[in-house]
Amino acid sequence: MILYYDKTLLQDEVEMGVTIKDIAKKTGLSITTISLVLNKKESRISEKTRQIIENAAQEMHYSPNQAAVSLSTKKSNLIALVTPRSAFYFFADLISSIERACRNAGYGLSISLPEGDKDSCIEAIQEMLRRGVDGIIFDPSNLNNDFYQAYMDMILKSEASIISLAGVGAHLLSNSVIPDHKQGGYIAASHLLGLGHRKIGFIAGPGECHTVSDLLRGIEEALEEFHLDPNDLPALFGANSAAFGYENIGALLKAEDESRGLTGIIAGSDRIAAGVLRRAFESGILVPKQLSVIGYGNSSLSVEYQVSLTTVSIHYDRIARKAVNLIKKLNQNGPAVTPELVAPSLIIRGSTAALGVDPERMTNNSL
Amino acid sequence: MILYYDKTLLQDEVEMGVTIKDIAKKTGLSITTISLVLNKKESRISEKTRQIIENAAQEMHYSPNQAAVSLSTKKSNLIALVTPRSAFYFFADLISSIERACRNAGYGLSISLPEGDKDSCIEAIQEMLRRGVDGIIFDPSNLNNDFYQAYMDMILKSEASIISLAGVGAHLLSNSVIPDHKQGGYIAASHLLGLGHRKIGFIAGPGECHTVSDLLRGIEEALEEFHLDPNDLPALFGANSAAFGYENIGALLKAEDESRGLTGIIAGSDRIAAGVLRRAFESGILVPKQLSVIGYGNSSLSVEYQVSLTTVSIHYDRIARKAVNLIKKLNQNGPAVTPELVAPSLIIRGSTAALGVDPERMTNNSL
DNA sequence: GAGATTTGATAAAGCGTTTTATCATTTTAT
DNA sequence: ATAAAATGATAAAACGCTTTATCAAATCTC
Repeated sequence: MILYYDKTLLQDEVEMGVTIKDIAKKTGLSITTISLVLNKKESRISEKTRQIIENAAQEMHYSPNQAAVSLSTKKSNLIALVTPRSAFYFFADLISSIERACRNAGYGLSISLPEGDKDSCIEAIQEMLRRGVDGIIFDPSNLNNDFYQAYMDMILKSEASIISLAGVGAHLLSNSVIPDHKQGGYIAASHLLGLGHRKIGFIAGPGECHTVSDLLRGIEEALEEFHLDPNDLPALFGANSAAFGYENIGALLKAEDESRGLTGIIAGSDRIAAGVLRRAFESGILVPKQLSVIGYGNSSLSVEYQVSLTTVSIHYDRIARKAVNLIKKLNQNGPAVTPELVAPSLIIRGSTAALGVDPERMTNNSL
Repeated sequence: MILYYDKTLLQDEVEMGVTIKDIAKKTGLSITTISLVLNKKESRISEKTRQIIENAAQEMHYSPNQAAVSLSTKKSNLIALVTPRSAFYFFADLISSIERACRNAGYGLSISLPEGDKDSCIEAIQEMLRRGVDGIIFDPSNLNNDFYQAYMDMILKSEASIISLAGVGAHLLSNSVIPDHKQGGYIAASHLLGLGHRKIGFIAGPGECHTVSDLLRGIEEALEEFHLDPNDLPALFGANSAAFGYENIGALLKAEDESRGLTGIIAGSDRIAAGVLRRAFESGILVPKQLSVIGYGNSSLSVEYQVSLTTVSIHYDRIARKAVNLIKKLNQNGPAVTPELVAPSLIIRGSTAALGVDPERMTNNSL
């Protein structure tokens, strides 16, 4: 049995659009007074009228018309997140974090997922400005570096609070909250090196993305600390997807076959790591027994693969909080805040292990 | 070397808040005319002035203040998506689809991820109404059925275009676009049955969720068609997560040990399926050789697990398009549109196979 | 060529707030 | 008792746009 409800049945119950004016009429007071009370402005209003108004508002289910408020105050109480669609799945966690941060700070959240090209992103940001959002959180993470100029032009020309979740290229933007990817690379590599691995490979998204290049720099730094030659690092750049990892990790492993085999893989994202795990599984390579794999991002999916993934957390929750706070501050104090770097941290799970567990491999390695 | 940009450097280049009035001043025309032209209203405006205005607007980089437009027109050109946070990862695909549908239809998208309880959801919807969105797409999918009453009350009292992505419980809401989960269950079960499987298990999220109960009804229907007793279906209800699948699939398999083993598992979501795959992997059970697993949802992650997942697509893209269109229509023609059911379809990948591939298992089965 | 019609453009009101300046009315200080 | 200060509430302008009603001039109609 299906019950079919029709809105029109209750049409007369609809109570719509109660305005400040209606309250004024009902209470016999002026709209000024109503507004003052409802916004808790420090004004000399007697306790009695205050009560009257609050009660009336309650009863009448008043809720302010945001458009009017926005028009008047030039604040929308809305924050926009714009991030290329291609990054979306990777950043589902980011979005959830940002939504939560906005919610806690009293902001609404509007999102835009432009295609990954420069123009679409710029257009998306402008559309948000048009909508009058109070601030924009823009994540150019997986845009390549040539995006830089256009972005800078736009962001600098606008007086809006646009904050960036990346230092584009080698540049630190003034208003930004930046995950320290170099540090992330360093952490990942150090972890593997600390476990005794000496032959490590790197597989990641487009090499022109600063996220990837920062990661690489961090890895290289760690290698140097262990007196290894960064130039020997087998690295493969392509796309940020499980498919890319799946299809290409073989090449990486094979290319090294002639010397000694790789025992550790650093993936540029958890998704890529997922592909690597899958290929390893199909090829009969045991993780972490024969191969240690470390992901990047600590996406909530990283515990869902066949081996729970050791990875590096970017701390999206912190980033989100900081980003939202930054916007709040910018809108109060005016422009230009120094960029903030957020340090990532290592999350050890089941896809990495000390070198030497597997007897066969042991003989091949020096340590 | 780090370049550090400071907004204030270019502060004077900032061109802000060009209004219709500014254009009027510059062109010597009235704001009425400007508005008429810029909105392409059918009005008797000479081609000459039309050109003048359009050029001026272009030059001055005019873009309308949305708050003012909203206030005046009572349309915000914004659609809201509200879906419980708990459903978020599961529905990342939905969100992406809806964003695209909104974008294509000229709407912006605002999202709200309330906690999963009744009150938070209601509050979230009301907050969106307050914001004056043109329509709300609400996904109560994984809310349990007692949510029904409160939701109905609210939705019916409001004159807004709220559309629902689920028929709540056994009820079909008037304004809704509903994935046909019963059909989905039927498809999944039929697939396995068609492959020769006769001992099938079902593992899903909370049994009180209508998504789950619909799914179950579909499965039962398929079983009946194959002259199997639906009451024999081993089923396990819990949470919609990989962890739940991982931790509990063992019990499901073991419980059946004494008769003949299960050869097919229907998971209530791709995430649960992921957990099942992982446990199978760890237990040395080969998928699909020894066990066929079918997921639900066709999330974009379903190709990222160690075995690419056979699953049922809910066609979020279609649902999103229909939902957005519905809102558009509602805002033109007024209330009450009959609910639309969207049929899911089977996506065959690598986690299911015909029964009988594995010789050991074959002996255990009758077909 | 007078009245009717069409064409082109505008004035003004309205949307629902916020906010500043103003105005009474009390209260306090002297 | 009177000037000064504090208290309580308001009128009115502003925010930037849409839209209706109106007006003047040009074009038609017979």
